[in-house]
Amino acid sequence: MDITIKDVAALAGVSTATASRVLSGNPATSPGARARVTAAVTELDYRPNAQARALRNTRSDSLGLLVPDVRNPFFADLAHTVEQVALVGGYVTLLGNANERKEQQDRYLDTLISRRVDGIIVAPLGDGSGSIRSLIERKIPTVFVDRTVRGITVPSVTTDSEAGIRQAVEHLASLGHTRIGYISGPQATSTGRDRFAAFLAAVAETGLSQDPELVYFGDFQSASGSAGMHALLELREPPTALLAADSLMAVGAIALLHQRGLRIGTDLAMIAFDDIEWFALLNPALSVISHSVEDMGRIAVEMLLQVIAGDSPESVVLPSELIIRASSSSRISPAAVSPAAVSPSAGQSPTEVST
Amino acid sequence: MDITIKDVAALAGVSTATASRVLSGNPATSPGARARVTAAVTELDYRPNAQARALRNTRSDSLGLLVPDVRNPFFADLAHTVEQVALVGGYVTLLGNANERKEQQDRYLDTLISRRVDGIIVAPLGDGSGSIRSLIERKIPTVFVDRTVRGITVPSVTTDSEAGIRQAVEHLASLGHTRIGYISGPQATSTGRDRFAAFLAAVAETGLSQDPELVYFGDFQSASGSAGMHALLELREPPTALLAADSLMAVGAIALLHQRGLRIGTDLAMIAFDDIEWFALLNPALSVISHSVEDMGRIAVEMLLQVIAGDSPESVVLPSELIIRASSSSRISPAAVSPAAVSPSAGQSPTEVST
DNA sequence: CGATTCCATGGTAACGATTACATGAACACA
DNA sequence: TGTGTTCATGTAATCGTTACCATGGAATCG
Repeated sequence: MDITIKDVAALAGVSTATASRVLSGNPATSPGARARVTAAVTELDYRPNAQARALRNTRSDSLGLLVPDVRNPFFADLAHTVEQVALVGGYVTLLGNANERKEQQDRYLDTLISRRVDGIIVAPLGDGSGSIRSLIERKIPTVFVDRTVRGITVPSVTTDSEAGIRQAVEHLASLGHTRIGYISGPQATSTGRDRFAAFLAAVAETGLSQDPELVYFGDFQSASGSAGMHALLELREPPTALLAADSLMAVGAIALLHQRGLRIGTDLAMIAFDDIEWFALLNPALSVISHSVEDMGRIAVEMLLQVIAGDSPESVVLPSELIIRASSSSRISPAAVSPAAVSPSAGQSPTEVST
Repeated sequence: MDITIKDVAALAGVSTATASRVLSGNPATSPGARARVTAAVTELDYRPNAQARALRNTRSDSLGLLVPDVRNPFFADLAHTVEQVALVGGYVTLLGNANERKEQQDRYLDTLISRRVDGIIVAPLGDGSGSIRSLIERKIPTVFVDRTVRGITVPSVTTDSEAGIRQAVEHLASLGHTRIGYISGPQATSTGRDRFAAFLAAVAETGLSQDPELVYFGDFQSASGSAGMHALLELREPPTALLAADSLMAVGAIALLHQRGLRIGTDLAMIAFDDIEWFALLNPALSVISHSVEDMGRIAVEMLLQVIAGDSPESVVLPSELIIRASSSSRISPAAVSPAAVSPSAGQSPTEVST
């Protein structure tokens, strides 16, 4: 059925050893043999069996990438970058999707371990229990991206959320906002915790309201953004500005505002973490805290290759910065979020266009 | 270094054969052996080497999925669905990204063939040359999704673009539009061709302008949407409505309209192919031609499993339908797109918010 | 009680590729 | 001519797992 190196060797009239040598570029081969083997290879359209090769060698020339959610544009971009950089380095990328669920993360990690990938890049979720620990104990080259895990020290590439969040809070304060709502990521993830801590610190330093009711804990997915926005609007004193800890929750929040007939930028200032291409296309364009997903992906692969080579690279922390757009560019208007505007009587189709 | 079945067998005091039998659930094992082996497995945290297993068996329990662009939300969703459905069926998904480039598609196909995946789901690009042909000749179970390739007959799951596009054209015609611009996908892809053909047919039937200048040929990526929008606006008689053949080109077109200070729905009616969650969040919300990516992904996996099992499933064509939102809900206003509005004097920051 | 069946188990040969080692031819030099 | 060196090539072991076959002990039956 499958064409093996034996077939190639037979057709070329040499032994499998010689065929193998020609294929691997071993110099101990005669020009004649080289010619006949390469001819046989093209003639038969031979492709070496990667399984067998990986069994004999210890390497499989493949990397694993485990992301929490491929549908999150940030991780889709990350997957794209990682995959492209890895390809240049001669590695294939096996992409796994944890779906923000610990059990699926474990299942995929097991699979990746089973397939003996040469290294794994993972944006981990949960604590260090389960398969994450196996990974470390087996000394499988591992690099964390975007997130880290408490108590587990492996090289990582993360974002310094602190700077961007501070800029965002200060910016909102300078516009006159004193009550900033915050839709947080889950505290089971390092990004969720770090960004929340940065928010609390910035709010305290700037002297804004530290009302705990202004914080809603979501799960980084769209629906929780809607739920959070809903909860914040229901407060007796709703916030006049909103900070969302990731793009998907921002999308959810925006969807709810649309339903309610509230206008971003006018009724509620808004800033989201993660810069997504089309956030600039919203009307008004969305202010964001931006960090480079390309740098993150590229550095993660480079670091992993170093770990595979036996080095112990230092962890890298990338900067984040505020990009101000129309969604947070006008000064606060006192009547912006009035109880009236929040009433359920708001129409179904608020995006009516008039001339 | 690595823990093998020999270590497990030694610790359990049985032969590797017995250990293997216990692991594979072979009934010819004594309760005692079963107990000791499973104990040893957990004790050593043993994970079978998938390479060796795949070498011995013919199957690798993995599928390949090759998409043209992971950053395209449609294909990100597809990857997510395929991966989840495959996981339930006991398969891991190796995701490859052709980056809309034939050479990368070939490279990834070679890799997937080399790794002896049990089957491949591919949204192909280009003609049937290169590695696509190898795939067929080697009788590797293959299913096409979203796109097909001329002259190559493998089971496929595609969308009947025709119905949705006809609805869109008729809808625009009913609003009074006679000149509809069309930003087409590349004619090297089946979706590009089919949708274009459907557009031409619908326009002809409805008696609208068949001016060839109203058609711009893009490449399914964002930048070409901007270029196409630019070209169409520069016409002496610009269109009053626009149909974009995929979501990314729609994004590009919207970005250009923003730059120009033109308003969607008012200055130009717009409909895009592919329903993306946040298209509904644009202001005004974008009308779309929707087709189910979940159905497509699920059916593709189911079909591939049938092919692997030796069956020859019939190809499936999924329906598409128009979803009308604000971007195409108002009747045409004759002065909508005047040469003046297209002048380059339009400001930089059109999304200014005023109270 | 002897013969037959059953069943758990162990030994061993593959799967396809790589590589250390052995072999043998060709050539050079004394 | 004999010895040593170089170089291409073949032989065979090996990676970790599974499947076929043989074995031997227990159980069953006439």
